[in-house]
Amino acid sequence: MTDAVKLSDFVLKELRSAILNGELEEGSLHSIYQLADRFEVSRTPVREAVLRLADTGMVTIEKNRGIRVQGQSADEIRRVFEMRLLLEVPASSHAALHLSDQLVEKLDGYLALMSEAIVRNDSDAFFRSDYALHDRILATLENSRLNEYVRSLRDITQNMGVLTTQHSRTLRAVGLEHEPVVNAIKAGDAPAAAAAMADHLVETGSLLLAQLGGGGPASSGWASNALRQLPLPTQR
Amino acid sequence: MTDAVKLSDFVLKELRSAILNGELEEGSLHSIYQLADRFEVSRTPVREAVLRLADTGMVTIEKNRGIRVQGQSADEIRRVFEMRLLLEVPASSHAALHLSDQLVEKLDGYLALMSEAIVRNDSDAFFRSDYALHDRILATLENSRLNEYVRSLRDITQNMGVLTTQHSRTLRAVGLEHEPVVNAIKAGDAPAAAAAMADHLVETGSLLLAQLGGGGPASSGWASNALRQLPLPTQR
DNA sequence: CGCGCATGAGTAGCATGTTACCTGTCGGGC
DNA sequence: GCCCGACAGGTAACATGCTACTCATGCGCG
Repeated sequence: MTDAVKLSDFVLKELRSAILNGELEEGSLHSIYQLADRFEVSRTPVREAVLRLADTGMVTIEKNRGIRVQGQSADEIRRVFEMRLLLEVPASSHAALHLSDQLVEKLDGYLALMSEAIVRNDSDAFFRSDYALHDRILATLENSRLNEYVRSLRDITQNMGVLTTQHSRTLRAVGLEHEPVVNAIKAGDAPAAAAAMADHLVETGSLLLAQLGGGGPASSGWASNALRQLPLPTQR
Repeated sequence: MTDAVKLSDFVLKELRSAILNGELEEGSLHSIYQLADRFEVSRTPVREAVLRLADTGMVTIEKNRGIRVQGQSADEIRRVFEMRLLLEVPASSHAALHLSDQLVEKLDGYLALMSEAIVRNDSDAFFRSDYALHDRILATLENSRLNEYVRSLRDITQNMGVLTTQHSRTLRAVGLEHEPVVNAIKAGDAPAAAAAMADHLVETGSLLLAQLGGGGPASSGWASNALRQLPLPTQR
């Protein structure tokens, strides 16, 4: 049964999906009671899930008032992608410096899966292989805490705009950005891997920001600049 | 009153202290009931605190068995300090590149407080200013998520060994490591700031690892090497 | 007609009851 | 003496009861 896992985990997942899908409108106020009814569980697991969501900043708890859904503000997206830059760019360098046949094989595999998904215009499969590719690169650092934290960062901005505007054009563009990353890693070129990953993340972040702001090119430019101002890591 | 804040937050803080102080022996098994008695609250806030601690990895929950206190393994310390390196080193670079009179003033202030604390051998005050100094450097990135996450990383390894073996010699050594960082930042020398911060973090991590392993020089050397293998960020 | 205050609905937080389940233990069969 | 299975204690997870608090509504008073 679905009840095999913990209810609070189930609710956590459902809640996050609901927020990202826009079912729970951004800025709206809800209560533990309502959400418990919605998911047909008692208030306890809902409360636990909400507390954990509050830790990640996706909602805020207003005492005796309710649960406020925190919309993806431009600033929040900047914060998330800044951290991803700080963590994933060095990870790419590290991957390039610690190659193994197995790693190359895996990366190529995910890249192939992404290509397939693009052809089929299967955004779901696309994001799964995208996810796996990033995860595998991070895994070369053999730091479970790092992997899990980046996972949580990805969850915050997951899909969001990109999934809703599933133009195959966008899918293709984002997908292509991964090739330079993998190629640089396979070549053992750490600086190139870092640069490629940085480009990819800045592009993705800018895309999200542009979609958020209504697509104004000015805001997109600002975002790109803000992200690029970071002291980007590179192998010394 | 102390009841002004949420009980679950209070319990979370107390639990973390108890674990770090060694009151709750590493590897030992406890139950929500016991802990609720210990803190004289009901099981609910204890459970919430335990769940949040489990998210950070300080404890693991064994269903129908109890709460296992996860001791600070060498690997966990490595993970934490790797992430701190990835985040705080670029932050130092950024601080050097975005100087302000106010920032310099603050950093000097914390440095002075640390010196005082060393003279008085007041490890508590020392760690407070240490904390504030790191926090201020990170704050230059104006990324609240980053600041909070590093805070949680610090909490995990907080003091631990260092506090227990409060040799003024150790205090002095650690304190002195901050001066090159601040000097490089004040000089606007980003690479130097990055290098100094990296040295500081590697030293601190190695110190913790050495104390953990019983002080064997071999393990300390391994730790230092493992941490130094990271692709350290530097301004490009 | 406008303003303040009582009031009631609704809420988070905390306490406590309930359930299913894991595990160590003890006693009987061999 | 040794193994195995029923049993009981203890537990996390979940459900529900309770309390203090917030705030919008509307009614009465000026």
